[in-house]
Amino acid sequence: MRARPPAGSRTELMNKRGGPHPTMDQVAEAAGVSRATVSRVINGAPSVDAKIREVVQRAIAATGYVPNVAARSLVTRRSNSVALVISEPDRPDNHSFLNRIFTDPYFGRITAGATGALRPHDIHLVVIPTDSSDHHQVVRYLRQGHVDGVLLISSHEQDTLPRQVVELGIPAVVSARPTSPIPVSFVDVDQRLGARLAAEHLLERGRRRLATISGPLDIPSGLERLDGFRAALAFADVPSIEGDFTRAGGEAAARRLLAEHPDVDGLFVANDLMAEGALRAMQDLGRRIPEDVAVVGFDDSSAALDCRPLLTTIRQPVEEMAAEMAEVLLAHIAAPGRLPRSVTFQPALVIRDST
Amino acid sequence: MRARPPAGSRTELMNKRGGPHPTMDQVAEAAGVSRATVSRVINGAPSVDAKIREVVQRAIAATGYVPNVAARSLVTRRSNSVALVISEPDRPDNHSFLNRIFTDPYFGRITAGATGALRPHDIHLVVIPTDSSDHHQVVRYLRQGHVDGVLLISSHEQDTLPRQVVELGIPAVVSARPTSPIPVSFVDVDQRLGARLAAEHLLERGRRRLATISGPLDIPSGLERLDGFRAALAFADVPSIEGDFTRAGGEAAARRLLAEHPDVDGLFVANDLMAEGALRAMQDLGRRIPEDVAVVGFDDSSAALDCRPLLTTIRQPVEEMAAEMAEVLLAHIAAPGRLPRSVTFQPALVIRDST
DNA sequence: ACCAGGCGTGAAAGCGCTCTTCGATAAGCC
DNA sequence: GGCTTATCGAAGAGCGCTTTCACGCCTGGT
Repeated sequence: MRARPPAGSRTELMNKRGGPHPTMDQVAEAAGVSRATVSRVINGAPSVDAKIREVVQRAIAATGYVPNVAARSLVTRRSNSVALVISEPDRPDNHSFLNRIFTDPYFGRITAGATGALRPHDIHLVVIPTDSSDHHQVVRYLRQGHVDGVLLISSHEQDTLPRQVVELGIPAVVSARPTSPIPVSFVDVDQRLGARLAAEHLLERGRRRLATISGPLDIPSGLERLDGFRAALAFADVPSIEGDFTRAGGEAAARRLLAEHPDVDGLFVANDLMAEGALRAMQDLGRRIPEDVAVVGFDDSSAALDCRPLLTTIRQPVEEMAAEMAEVLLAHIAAPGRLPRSVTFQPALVIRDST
Repeated sequence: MRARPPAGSRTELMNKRGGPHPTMDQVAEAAGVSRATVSRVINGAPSVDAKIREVVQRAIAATGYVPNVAARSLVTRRSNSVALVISEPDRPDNHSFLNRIFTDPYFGRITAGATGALRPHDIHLVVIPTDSSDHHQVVRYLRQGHVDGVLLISSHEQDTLPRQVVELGIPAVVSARPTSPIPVSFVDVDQRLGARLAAEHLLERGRRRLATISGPLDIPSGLERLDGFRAALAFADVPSIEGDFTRAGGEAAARRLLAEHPDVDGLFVANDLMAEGALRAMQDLGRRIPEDVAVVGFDDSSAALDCRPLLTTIRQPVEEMAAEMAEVLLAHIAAPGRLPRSVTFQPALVIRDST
């Protein structure tokens, strides 16, 4: 940008023929064909003579040619990468939301699932964490054409990002049903069903004094799990405490809960991480799990296996869901006109030792 | 690629003036200046008259112009993104190395640290997990000019990727001292010192029958921590078991260790995740921590706080290290000629309840 | 008043690629 | 055998941007 070296310096030397960045012209020359023919070979056009193709491929190997993606993108309008935008709500303690995001196994599973699905298509993931303070940066990034599409994760209720992204007209898939109806594809798990499975399981275990530690109620999944749990209990008066989906939050919530309702014998915790904390708190307070209190989590993340006793939980196939998001996104990219679709996964009860 | 729509179709319509993707020419026209001037305003060239600058900025806002990155990259040879390549060794159970990578808090911390450091520079991260089976894909990706530089993480001992990347001539920073001397910058923590701190602390606590669960010995950090621990004990005959840096691995290793050496009273575990598993196994086997066995971990990751008792550990400032890697990388990108440098961080003992 | 020297601006040349168009050559038909 | 009809390669026009180069204008010294 600044202080450009005079002509004849490094850059120019390197880029002349024979340098480390041969161009298509040089390949064409080496092969004795035109640039267009080289392009056709590279892009697998069927109408190239087999012998010529062979010659060109040899020339590519000999020169060590690699296409320049910027030049290609300029004309194809494709970047072969997609953004994974992780939109977190602002929290008072938000000084390190980066840390929170990247430390939560949920996001890890999302990343793994998406990467796995995209990899065979040779499409790469640009990870973009954001809170509402820099939505405009994200939007600018997307508008610049860096990516062909967007996987948008974890919007809290008032998150304006999904709408903004949709309005950009860039292909996008959201990780949950948007709270207000916007025309966008999404992949979700049936949160209410999951909560109901938890409730029914606890009842089946003979528990009658149920309670729940919910997720943040400004996050749809938090709200829906709570709502589903209550609905399954016919909206009986179930004690509930709002948590924040973190381990420490679950621990604190459990302490409060037991202080207010010491006789609880069945607990549904809206994610595994909080359940792990809750388990710990309850054990510290002398409760035996599951004898005194039966506990059901949600996610079936690795955290469920880190608990003692092993955590009964509601399985959510996060990796698969992320992979599905990626597939749907690819479909949208391939056929820009297509209407939004939604895919809903069914959760399943996984019984372990905490109930 | 195939079945191109006839001229006059969507794409053409959208790209004509007034469409959602105004070009610099349209801004120039709207502002009544030349394209060059618009470019200068956008890139903050100092030599533009204040009034003109103002007019241009208004025109940019009015048209909703956003530069096309592909076009810009084509001429600047800059992409404003860097790759975070996570190179994992092949393991027999490697069917889901993606999962392993993205579930390990270590990688999360790396990502958080790097993202945080890059963000103010408006540089984005492309996350590329790889095992040795697709090194060539990674190399191809890098050669295509997608990124300006590479952050390379977690190479096992025989990993050829660092050398390959260096030979590409693309700016790179590696996460640990390369096992064979190659001219590349790296950021590391003083592993041996960390292990020594652990050893000394255990001795100070009066423990004399020490043992260790090491990391994989084909990973430098695994080897160095073991070596440092032994060195601190003057190479006395310390029982050691090789682990795999996972929670389950730590658990298994601890069981074996106690079976062979039931009288161990001080244990150094080469990372927190394994320590968490080991703690659990030992407690299952009736050992009280720290009364019967004192345990020291390594990393000071979130796992250390998930243990009961809270884990004494060796703090490694992973986020800071990743941020430093990013900074060094940026320096290399800004000044391609500069010689490699290395930065070594000092670990610190964090005393909690397990010793 | 005249010219040298700057400074600010515009014109234009590419960056490396894709893809259409067009021409050449080979093959098929009456 | 002369014509039309496929087939395939070459030429060239951009994609949207940055940057050089040159020019016009204003200022100031003589």
